Amino acid sequence: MKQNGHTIVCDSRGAVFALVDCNNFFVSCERVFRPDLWNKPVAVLSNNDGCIVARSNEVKLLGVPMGIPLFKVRDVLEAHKVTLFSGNFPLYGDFSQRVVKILQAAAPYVEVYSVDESFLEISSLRLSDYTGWARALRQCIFQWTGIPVSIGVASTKTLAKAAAEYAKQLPETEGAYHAQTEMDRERLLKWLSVSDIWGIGWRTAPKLRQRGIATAYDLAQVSDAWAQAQMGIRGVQTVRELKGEVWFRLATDREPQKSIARTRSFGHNMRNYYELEGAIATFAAQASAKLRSQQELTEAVMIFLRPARRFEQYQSTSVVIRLMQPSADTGVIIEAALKGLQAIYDPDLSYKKGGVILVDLKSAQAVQVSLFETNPQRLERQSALMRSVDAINKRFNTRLVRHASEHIDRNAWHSKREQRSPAYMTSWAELPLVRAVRCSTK
DNA sequence: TCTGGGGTCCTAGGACCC
DNA sequence: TCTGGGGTCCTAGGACCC
Repeated sequence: MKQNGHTIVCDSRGAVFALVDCNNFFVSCERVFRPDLWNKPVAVLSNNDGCIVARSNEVKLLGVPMGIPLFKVRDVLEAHKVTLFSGNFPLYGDFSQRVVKILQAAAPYVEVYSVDESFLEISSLRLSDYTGWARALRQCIFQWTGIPVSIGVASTKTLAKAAAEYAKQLPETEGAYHAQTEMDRERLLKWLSVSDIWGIGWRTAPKLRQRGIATAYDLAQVSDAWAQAQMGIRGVQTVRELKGEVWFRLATDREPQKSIARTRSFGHNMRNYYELEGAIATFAAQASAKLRSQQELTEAVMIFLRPARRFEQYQSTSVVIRLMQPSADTGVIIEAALKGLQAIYDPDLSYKKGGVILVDLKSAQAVQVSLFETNPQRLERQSALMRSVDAINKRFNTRLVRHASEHIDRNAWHSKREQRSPAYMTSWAELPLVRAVRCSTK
């Protein structure tokens, strides 16, 4: 069977997908160490304390939307005594790994889809009661990590996503829903509004509504041709998944990443070239370290700057600098990034945000040394130097060794993080020992 | 130099995800 | 909504080729 040149295999009738979704993930992580905040309103802020990235149910009920800038809802949050946390992302990463370990022990195939969601494929378990299995798994995850999850089970990934949402919203499901029969599937689709379908975003949803499509059930009725015209190839695939055909498979072995980005909103607007240079060099160095950690090289470095909103031209400008040959060397990448900075910097503007993106990544093993490189020893020395730098920085859990252009004084552009919780699990200095001792002597 | 059909590769921008 | 940050995929259009 063919569709727009993509060859599709349709032999997956027996597939059973489960989606495990951590509830209010960042909030739940914070609550593990603050049990006093159970049933209290809690929200977690983005890197710059700029906007809301996680809300407890209590905060959702206040009508505070996801992603809203903090200043717009500060009054509501204060009026209802909402506890705020600056995002403590290393902590959440640690919890995430613990949850994944449990899933890997429970299911034969696991795709880690994001920090708080995983898809499982469990048909080979040959279970008679998927709902019971999911409830037990849920119980286990909560006991071992303190994180509450919702689990949806169905015959496609898109339906499993919907089922997990259903389980999250309806208490009588006890956190797990299996869309088993044709009637279950229909109930699920009629319940799910079109904007909550996986793959339908804020742009497409209003368009569909205008054309009389309000629920996933409505969308499941449209023809391929109509879906193609309105939503493109991904839309066709989504519609077919809603009907129960498998189009999205489990991606178990992580494909290598195709780009690496390090970008930040600055603490204040920046006009000074020297300051910008420091920020861009730091981004470049961080991205390079990440690149090396996955044994990859980059062939091109993109940098971008976004002017403050008060300027007429406040859209980002960007430029891509190609390297002479693939590299993961911090010095080479910083040099390219600063060349890019020079090319787009405008002294009449001040900038709110900027970043470095390594595009066009290659596996380090697969890349051959350029024919024009006359001095392979020099390359080897450089790469040995990089290995030492990474080893030192890893050992001290910090970026102790840096390039001169990174400018040690980062205060100029550093993020605000005023409400950060302790690094409970990732820093010896902040382990909650005192609390533990107190508990044990009670 | 223009017309024309047909193809590839690259890039920028859009849409989506969490 | 644009005061987060980090990703992926698709598509239209331009450059270039025969």
